[in-house]
Amino acid sequence: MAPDYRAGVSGRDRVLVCCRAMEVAGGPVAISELADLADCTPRQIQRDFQALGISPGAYGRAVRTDLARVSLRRTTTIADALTDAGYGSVRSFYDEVGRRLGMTPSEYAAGAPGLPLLWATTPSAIGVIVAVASDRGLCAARIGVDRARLVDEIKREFSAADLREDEFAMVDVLIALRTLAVGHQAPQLPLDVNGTAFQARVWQAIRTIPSGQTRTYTQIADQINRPTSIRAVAAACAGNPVALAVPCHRVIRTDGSLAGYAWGIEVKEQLLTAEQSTRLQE
DNA sequence: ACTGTCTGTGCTT
DNA sequence: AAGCACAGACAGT
Repeated sequence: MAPDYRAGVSGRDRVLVCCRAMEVAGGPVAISELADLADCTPRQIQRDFQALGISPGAYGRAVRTDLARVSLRRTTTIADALTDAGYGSVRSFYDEVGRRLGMTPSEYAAGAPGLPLLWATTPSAIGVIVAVASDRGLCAARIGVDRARLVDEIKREFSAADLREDEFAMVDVLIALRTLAVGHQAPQLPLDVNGTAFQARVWQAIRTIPSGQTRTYTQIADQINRPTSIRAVAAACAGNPVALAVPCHRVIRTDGSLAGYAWGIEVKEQLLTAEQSTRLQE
């Protein structure tokens, strides 16, 4: 079933309007103002948020505390874990994880025994997004239609981990993902992903594709000095655990067709269209 | 099912 | 006391 993001003004749209307003304002915005912005009654705003398990005020406070935290320490422990270092860092992190845990990345990914992980969901322009993060960075980001189903998925995938829902701690991640979902640029999220060394190289190469641009599978293969591994590049895209954060939707076929997307070809198309129109407006 | 109105509670000033 | 956020109940479409 395709997401019905075009079917009139939904609660999801209103929530997005309100979230953006509070992100711009840097804190809570009066419900009456939010109601004006979303063109509905204050009670409706409250109900839309209620459906997500957070109140408008609580979201606004989360935005504010997060901004305060970011400004207090320019680089967070998560942020300097991987972001500023680029590919070498991703690879060395992958190597380090492999040594420290003494298990293969796939085993590590299949259950993440005992690892404390936070998760949260958010509505977005392309559907519900679920995000999972360790203290090092984003472990998973999935796009779907049914929130409960996404939550079940990540609970199965990280079955042995110590999972805890915490939208407050995740608010900066959620903001970044929602921003990416509407085709705008967002700060690079620190990642805590596990894959083979080859996958790590592909994912890092993909992260360098600017918003509003695309690359072909062949170009990515060339970029990582594996010009014949085009199919393996495509497979690595398909295995991308962190939608949007690793923008594999920007990788297409040489003939310009979109090929596939793990979370739906329509989502891929919508993302590329949104990013290109954002690009043109600048 | 979704929405608006009314209403009560609790918190802050 | 007054204003606000929040949410339950009820009715209209």
